[in-house]
Amino acid sequence: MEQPEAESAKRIPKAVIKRLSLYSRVLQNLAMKNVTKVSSKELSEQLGQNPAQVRKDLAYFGQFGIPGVGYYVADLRAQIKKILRTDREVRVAVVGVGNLGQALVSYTGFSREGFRIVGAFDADPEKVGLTLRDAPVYHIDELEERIRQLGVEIIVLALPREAAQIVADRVVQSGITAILNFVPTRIVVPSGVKVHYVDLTIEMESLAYYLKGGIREKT
Amino acid sequence: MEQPEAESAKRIPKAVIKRLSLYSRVLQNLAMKNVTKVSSKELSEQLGQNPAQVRKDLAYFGQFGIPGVGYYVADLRAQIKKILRTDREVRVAVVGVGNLGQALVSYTGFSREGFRIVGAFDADPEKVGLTLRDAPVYHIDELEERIRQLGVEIIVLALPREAAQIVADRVVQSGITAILNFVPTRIVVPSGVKVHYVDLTIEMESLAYYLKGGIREKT
DNA sequence: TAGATTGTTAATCGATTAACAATC
DNA sequence: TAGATTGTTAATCGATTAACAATC
Repeated sequence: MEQPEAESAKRIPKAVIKRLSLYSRVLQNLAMKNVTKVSSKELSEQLGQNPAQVRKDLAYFGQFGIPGVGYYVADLRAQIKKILRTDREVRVAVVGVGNLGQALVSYTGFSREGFRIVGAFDADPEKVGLTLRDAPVYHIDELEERIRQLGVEIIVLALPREAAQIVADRVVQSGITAILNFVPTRIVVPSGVKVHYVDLTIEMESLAYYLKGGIREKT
Repeated sequence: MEQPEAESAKRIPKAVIKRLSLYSRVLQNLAMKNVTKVSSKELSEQLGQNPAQVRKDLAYFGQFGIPGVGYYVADLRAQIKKILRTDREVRVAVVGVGNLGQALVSYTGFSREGFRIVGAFDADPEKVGLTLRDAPVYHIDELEERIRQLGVEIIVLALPREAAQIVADRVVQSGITAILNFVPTRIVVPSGVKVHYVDLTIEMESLAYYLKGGIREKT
């Protein structure tokens, strides 16, 4: 069941990639405050992490710092963006224009980081033809065609559970290799295709577990 | 910076709790198919995991299976729900009624698992007074008061970055011990308060990294 | 009983942290 | 130069997997 990493991803743990993205955000904040240099210690403090981890994470990709000095904020951020391949516009489409899908199309956090939602898809004729924040809603029948035409690279799934696997198959057929899945079901994809799961129910339910203490005190 | 676990949470890894929630979902699906018994092997296959892990996860909390037989689906699910404290209605409120906040208030996945969104908060007078899927939108000034009145246990944050820490402080002051944070910033809370981060931008950005292979082939 | 599967201990694997020589 | 901080190797820690006696 293990999904072997794409050849290019090789031996780098997923957690490292996520932290890289986190570093990038912190560096952006520092840049806005006109901070030009930062040490791994300072960077790690902002994130509640270990300075060695910051250095080790970066070491996977090269040498970006200067011993005795630290890292140049703007430079390091540019390098990380390049590694993450977000030093350019990345084209995204959302499948499923329910509450969640609509919110994702309109989510400003994505555009702020250089992602561009170029379209959305739905089966509901009432929704087809709408424009959500610059993104036209196409009929799901046009999925393959539009993905190619619009140069979509990442697909966001926000549709009913029953449709998830069928749509995933079609999307993969169209050449998509990266899927952000908000549907609370496992989807099966060929190796080489990367799926990130965002499972809202599980996040919520696992929080409930930690209520224990608090609640018990009340009773 | 480490947030020490609440005493009751003790030594159980967060990953175990999340998997428990996953098991619960699979068991629900099995129950709907009228399956009454399941082995750790079958359960693990549904999730692409190791059967030993399923047994070990459950062993943190007791003995739920019968050697030579497996687990009774309905019984195990009930037990897990009890452990997770979702064998009852859990009251939730959302702070921030933008696109994302609205979508979260309306998200059917939450109610399906027994979470009840009892209210929402916003600073925008245009939004105050609305009712989103049974949930009234209150003014943010009423936050403390309403949390107590409505018996809110979990707070979902979906507001602008600048307001996140201030609202988190107020929410904690009101006795909340569990926060689901969609705002892309770290928030600082006293130990004993649990925060789960759902960082959409990081999920998206880390996906972009894996485009490498796919894209490179095209060029 | 024989076969199957649990609960649990031991072995393995991987990720995080500490330590330090290299170097600005 | 002396002080600081990197990049990297070694040590530690924790989580996953394998193995197997206990038991239905």
